Amino acid sequence: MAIRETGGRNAARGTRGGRRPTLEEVAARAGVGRGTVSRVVNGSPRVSERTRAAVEAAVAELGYVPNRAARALAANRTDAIALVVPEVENRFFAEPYFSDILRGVNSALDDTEMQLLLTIVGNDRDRARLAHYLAGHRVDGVLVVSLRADDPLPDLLAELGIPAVISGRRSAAEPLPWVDADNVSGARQAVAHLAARGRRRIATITGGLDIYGAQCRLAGYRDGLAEAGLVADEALIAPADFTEEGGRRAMETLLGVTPAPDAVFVASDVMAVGARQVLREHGLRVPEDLAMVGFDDTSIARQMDPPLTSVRQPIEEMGRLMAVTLLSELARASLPVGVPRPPQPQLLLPTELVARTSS
Amino acid sequence: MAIRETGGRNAARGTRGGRRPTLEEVAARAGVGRGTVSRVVNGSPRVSERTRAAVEAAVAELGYVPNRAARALAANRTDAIALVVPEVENRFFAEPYFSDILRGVNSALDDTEMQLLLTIVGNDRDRARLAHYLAGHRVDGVLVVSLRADDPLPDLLAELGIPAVISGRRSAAEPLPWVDADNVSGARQAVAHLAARGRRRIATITGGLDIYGAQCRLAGYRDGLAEAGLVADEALIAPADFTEEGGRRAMETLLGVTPAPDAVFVASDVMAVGARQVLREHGLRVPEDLAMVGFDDTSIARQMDPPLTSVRQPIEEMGRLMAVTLLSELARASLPVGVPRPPQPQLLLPTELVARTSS
DNA sequence: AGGTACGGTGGGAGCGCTCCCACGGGTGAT
DNA sequence: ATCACCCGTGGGAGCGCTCCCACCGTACCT
Repeated sequence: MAIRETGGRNAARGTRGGRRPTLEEVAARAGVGRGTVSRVVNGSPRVSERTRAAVEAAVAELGYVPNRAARALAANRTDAIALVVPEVENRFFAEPYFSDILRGVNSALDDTEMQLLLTIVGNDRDRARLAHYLAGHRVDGVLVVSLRADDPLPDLLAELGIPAVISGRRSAAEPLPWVDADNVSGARQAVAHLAARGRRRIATITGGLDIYGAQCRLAGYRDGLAEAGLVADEALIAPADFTEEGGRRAMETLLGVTPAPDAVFVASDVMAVGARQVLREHGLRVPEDLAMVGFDDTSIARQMDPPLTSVRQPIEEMGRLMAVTLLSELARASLPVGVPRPPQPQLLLPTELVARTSS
Repeated sequence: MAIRETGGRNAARGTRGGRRPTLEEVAARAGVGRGTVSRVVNGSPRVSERTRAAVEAAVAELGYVPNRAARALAANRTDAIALVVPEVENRFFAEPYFSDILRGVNSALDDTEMQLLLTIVGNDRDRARLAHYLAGHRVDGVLVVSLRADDPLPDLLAELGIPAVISGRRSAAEPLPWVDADNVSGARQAVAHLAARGRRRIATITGGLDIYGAQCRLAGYRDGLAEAGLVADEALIAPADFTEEGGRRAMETLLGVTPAPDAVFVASDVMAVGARQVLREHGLRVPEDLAMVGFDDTSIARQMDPPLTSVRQPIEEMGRLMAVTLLSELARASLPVGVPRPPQPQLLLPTELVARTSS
């Protein structure tokens, strides 16, 4: 009686498109051991030049691509990082913000085997899923975009020992590694620009002051006034909340102040849209009656009538640097213990005023 | 002589945050075998209610989360899909398009263990990386956003046996499973709307006619004219290329036509921006002198002055359906051979006119 | 009573890799 | 010449899971 031909598991699994070569097969082809192939593939220096060449040839001939799952299982790492994006009310912050960050992160990851996972956190259910996700150690590290000051995420990450880098500080004493735009300088530039054009009653519409970035922009506004030798009038500071509607209300308030402002520095383009509408409703011309400068330099700024002068942040660069920073944190984490740790990487990036016709 | 205590590999690897429980440990805790725990975790029906409860209790007590890498290795699947986004010149198409698709895809994946991988393909280098990526079978399936007709990607996918779903057809006879907006109907609605407002000389600015969606919008324009009982004047059809600059040039052309058009259906909001600028330069009022309708209903439409009437596509829903379709394709692919295959899922989604003051 | 069927279960084998130990041969010091 | 050392290398063990086969008991047939 013949032994039944089972075909093995691979045949049963119906692997379409042909079987992929394994390390072992590459090793056989190159006439070396598994360990050696592994060393070559992972760029270890402990391989002779001759052997390396032979292995590389075999890899190329066979079209070998390492099996990520096997590697992850054996090495106890995932080669993946997560980008956590809070989905605030009005979609992602200013819309291009998100895609710019993404482009930056991707460009930094391009030369890596590192895989990016996108996690959009809208509601509590999403948060729970994220926690579960992290608990499963499905990523080696985390990038967090615009973290709220009261967010419990950092505690969770610390507990799980997962390295993280955030964009934007939560306070002046941010303990996590961060990358941030120089909001103070940006606001200062905006005010300096307005003052240089002869404006003397420069108002501001602020973002939600529970957000550190908004505080910085306000601080920069004050600095700018001081540097221009202008007196600060607290009545010219209208607090809002980064929304278009908030911008509307704040502008209405400012129009009631006497003497009237002749310029306004709005802490975000979105709020500037609301403010602009109010001015139009009141028959006020921009920039003749009131000069305007926004912040963020979103595509909205270019679309406005007149096009809005705005402070540009290097968002793509921020994304890139976040990723680079996380990568080096990860490399550090796998270093032997006892190696002296450098201080937390904290990067403050320059902002730039983009002058248009609104000022 | 005492045997040296090595501490094992785990200790050496410095697993921060404590070790995670394995299937085996859950099995021991629940007093069952490994196989049974696996069945419970994977929702197999072949488990008694009593046993299931016991296992679930053990899972909860231990906080067990399956190791994704181990699962992927053993089961020869990744539980991941890729979203391939071509990065066309002007960032991502219309910017919100991308994030809306993403939201939709994510919402469909929320109830799944499926992981989303983002692949932005800009240059040839990115393409090569994507090919290498797919060759490594690092995803179970692929979602492709706005595929060009001459893209070699589908061939590669077919060769590798990787299921795919695309957004937008490449031609009337798209062989791949697709999800698309009803461009014909949208354009027809736009024209009907203009006709209903008394416009009689309705022009159109088309997108690049090598793109099937642009062809559909033009076809819908013709249908709309016919249905309104208007004669089609070929001079009123100005071909462009979905860019702002193209919109400008096309509008210039149309302004030279006699008798002059009294309305224009622009096949994208981006082109409408260009067209609008030309009208302003010529001192023409919208909608008094010329009514305008755009397509895509991007945020640009709302920002325009006057706000642009535009045809909305259910982009988020398209993303959701793409993901759902791919998921069911994947489920089908793992079915035993010989099961009759239903026809390719092809979903045409309704479009909707959003009336604003430009028409 | 004996047989058959089947739902439920346990556990061996194996997925493809990394890690590490052991080993061989060359080199330089003694 | 002898020894110690180190570089380069091979291959065993094991990562945590899925798949499958064998097995057990119970229920239902004849």
